[in-house]
Amino acid sequence: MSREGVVAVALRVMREEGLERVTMRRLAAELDTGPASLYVYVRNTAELHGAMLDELVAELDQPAVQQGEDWREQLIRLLCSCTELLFAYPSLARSVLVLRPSGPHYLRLIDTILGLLLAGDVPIRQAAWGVDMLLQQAISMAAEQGSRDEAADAEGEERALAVAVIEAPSGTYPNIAHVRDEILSGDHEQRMRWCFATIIDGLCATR
Amino acid sequence: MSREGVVAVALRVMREEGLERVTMRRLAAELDTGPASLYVYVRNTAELHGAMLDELVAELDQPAVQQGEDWREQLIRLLCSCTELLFAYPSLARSVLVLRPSGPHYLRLIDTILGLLLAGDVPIRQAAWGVDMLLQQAISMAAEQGSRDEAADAEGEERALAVAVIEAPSGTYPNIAHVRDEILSGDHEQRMRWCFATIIDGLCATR
DNA sequence: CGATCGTAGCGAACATGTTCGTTACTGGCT
DNA sequence: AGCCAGTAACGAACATGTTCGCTACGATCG
Repeated sequence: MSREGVVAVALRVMREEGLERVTMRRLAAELDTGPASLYVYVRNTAELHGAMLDELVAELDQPAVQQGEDWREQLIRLLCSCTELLFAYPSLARSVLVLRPSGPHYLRLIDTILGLLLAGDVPIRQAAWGVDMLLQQAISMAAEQGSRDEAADAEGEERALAVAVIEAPSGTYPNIAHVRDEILSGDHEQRMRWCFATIIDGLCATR
Repeated sequence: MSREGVVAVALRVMREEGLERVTMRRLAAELDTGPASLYVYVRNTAELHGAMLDELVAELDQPAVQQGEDWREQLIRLLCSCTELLFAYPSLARSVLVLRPSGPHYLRLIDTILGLLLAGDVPIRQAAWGVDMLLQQAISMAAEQGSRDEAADAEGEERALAVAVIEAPSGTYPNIAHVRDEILSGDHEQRMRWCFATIIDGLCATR
């Protein structure tokens, strides 16, 4: 019984039954103990989720920076694979969104992204500040897109914005009405790549 | 007793004692009833928070798009005021981060931002997709920065990343070590403006 | 060798979000 | 008038996260 053990059980339960079933009591039962015992290894649920993410990120293969290849394409590929990794567990993405993960594998990810940006001659400060934006964007996209096809009970919740946008009267919200067709266009693959590319463009732009 | 009434009480309690105190039971007690009664007007806590945000956004003054003025500066100012509005209630920002707000005032905000982007000749699709990024960024910055000086109990939680970054051994994470000084530099005012400017640059970039 | 202290471990408890089943009431339909 | 359907309202209940206080034990120090 250790922190690693708790996280491992948590991951297993999540893979089998979803994050919703990963409760302290459930984990405790799985480990033949009471809920309070888990707090020795994990400060709270948020930290547990962070640890779970870190373990997931570990499975991500991060190819070493290839000097010859196009760094932009490499970076976008990496970010896309992050997002897709979280697509399978949208509720974990939502949970991690309000976190600032700091596990070793997550740090490795940050380091790799930084390396790619620096390889692209992005100025140091812009690179440093940009990593956060890129990762936040990746997690955020997983949280949004993934929850779309998740549990049927939440279908009307986040889609409320989409509905509101579609029904927005052109008198009150002229601009929304004007872009109505564009705002919901594109599949997530396209939007994902576009979002990352946009931020990277912004980071490269010499203002 | 109505939805507006519930939201009003919730806002008052939040202003006086913080969002943590805004519990269903507390609101119910404030309205001399039981917790279950609130669910007639509000689907769940998330929706309540969304409604609270919408009310806050209503207080934001959104100047009509001034054709003559610099649209970029106007847009950045607007986004900054959004972020600062949420600075006072970081936990609300965190809660809203996983939401897709869709209240009337929030739609108005979206419409205004869209107007500014279109006024800047940003292509329609880029504008439509960009609004989300900008608002997500605004809320996210409030959630992160604001929680820094919030309740003292959470001090070590989100700062864990900062600590990890500072202590990152340069052997394992060379790039992090390389940008260490830059990654924590700048006050939130600077970073805020920089983030928005970066995204806008990306939206303008003709790729 | 003995005392002390920090920590694992745990049972019970508390506050919270949410749901269920039930009651009262009000509007409209026959 | 009589009936019905939808809704406000609510009390009780359940599952959850988290904390408190207690026990046991092992290491560390006098």
